[in-house]
Amino acid sequence: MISQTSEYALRAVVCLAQNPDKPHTTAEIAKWTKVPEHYLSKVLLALAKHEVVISKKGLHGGYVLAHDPEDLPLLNVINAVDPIKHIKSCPLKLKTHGTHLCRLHKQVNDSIDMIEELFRTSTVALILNEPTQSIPLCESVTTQRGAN
Amino acid sequence: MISQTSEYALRAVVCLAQNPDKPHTTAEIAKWTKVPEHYLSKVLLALAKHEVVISKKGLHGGYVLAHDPEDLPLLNVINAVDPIKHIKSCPLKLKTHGTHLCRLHKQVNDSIDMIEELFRTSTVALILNEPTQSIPLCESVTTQRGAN
DNA sequence: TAAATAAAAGATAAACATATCCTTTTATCT
DNA sequence: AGATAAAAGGATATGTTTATCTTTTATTTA
Repeated sequence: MISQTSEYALRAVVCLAQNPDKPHTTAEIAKWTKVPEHYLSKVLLALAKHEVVISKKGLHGGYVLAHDPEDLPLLNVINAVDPIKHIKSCPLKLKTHGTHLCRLHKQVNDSIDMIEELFRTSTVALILNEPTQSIPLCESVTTQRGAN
Repeated sequence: MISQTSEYALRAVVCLAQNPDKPHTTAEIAKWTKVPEHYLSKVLLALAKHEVVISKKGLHGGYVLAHDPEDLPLLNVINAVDPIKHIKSCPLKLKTHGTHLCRLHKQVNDSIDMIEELFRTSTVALILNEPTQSIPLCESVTTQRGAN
C-alpha cells in the first residue's frame, strides 16, 4: 500500500526524532533502522531536497530533522520520496469524462484521499508519544536506543 | 496506491457488470476497458481462479460475473489479483515487538485497514448505480455501451 | 594546509511488475 | 468428426523499483 521506499523514509525520520541530540550519519541510521545503507543514502537525499531533514557534510556531520516532530506530518515524509498521486482525470482518457471522474475512479480516488488525510493529520510526534509496548525501531521495551 | 493490475481488474469487472447479457471475450473487454489484451487475459485468469468471474471456453464463450454486483465488494476484485497485505509483525523483525506493532507500523497498518474497509463496503453495484455525469468506462454520457 | 570524515553523485545490478507473443487445451457448432 | 472460437498456459521482453558499489565534493579539525 505504501512503497518500501516510503517505509524506509518513515523509519529514518522516526529514528532521527528519537535521537535529536546531534546529527547522525547514514551508516548509523541504516544500522538502527535496518535499512540497506546505500539505498538509505538516496532516501535521505530526497528527504533533504524536500527539507524534511537537514544534511551536514564533513566530520561530525550527518542528518538532523528539519522540523519539530509536532510540525512534521508523516505525509510530508512520504511525499518527499514517493508522492501520493491522485486521480485527476479519466485514466482511460475518455474525452467526455475529462476531469469529471466516473464512480469507479472516484471511489478509487476517495481511498487515496482518505490515506492522504490520515497521514496529513498524523505527525511524527504522534509516533513518538503514546508509548505502547513497543518503542518504534527499538528492540528493547525499557530503554530508548539513544541511551546506549 | 492500488496497482495497475488492480485497476485493470476493476475495469474488467465493472465492464462485465454493465453488460450482463452474455459472456464477453477477452478481446471485447480489452477494447472497452482499454486494457492491453494479453495482459488482461492473465488478469481475468486470476479473477476466475478466485471465483469473481466465470470463464466459458469455446464458441460464444468468454467471461461473466460470478456474483450479482450487489454481492461483489471491490475488495474481492482487488484481492484476487493483488491481495492487500497487512502488517502483522514487525518489519524490522525486532524480537521484542513480535506481533505487537509499534506506533509507526500500527499507523501504517491502520491506513491499510481503512482502505480495506472502504473497498470491502463498496460493491460493484455501487459503482453502477448513482449515475453521475460520467458512466464508468463509457465515452458517451447518454447511452450505455451495451446499447451499441 | 593536510588528513579525515561524511554527504552527493554516478554507474551498475538484481528483483519485481507490467506487457507481448505464441502454443496448447477445451468447448461449441455444423 | 472436422472446423472454429476462445480460454489457458508458457516463454520472453520491457520498464520500474529496489539495492549495491565506486568516485567526487564539501566540511571539520588538528
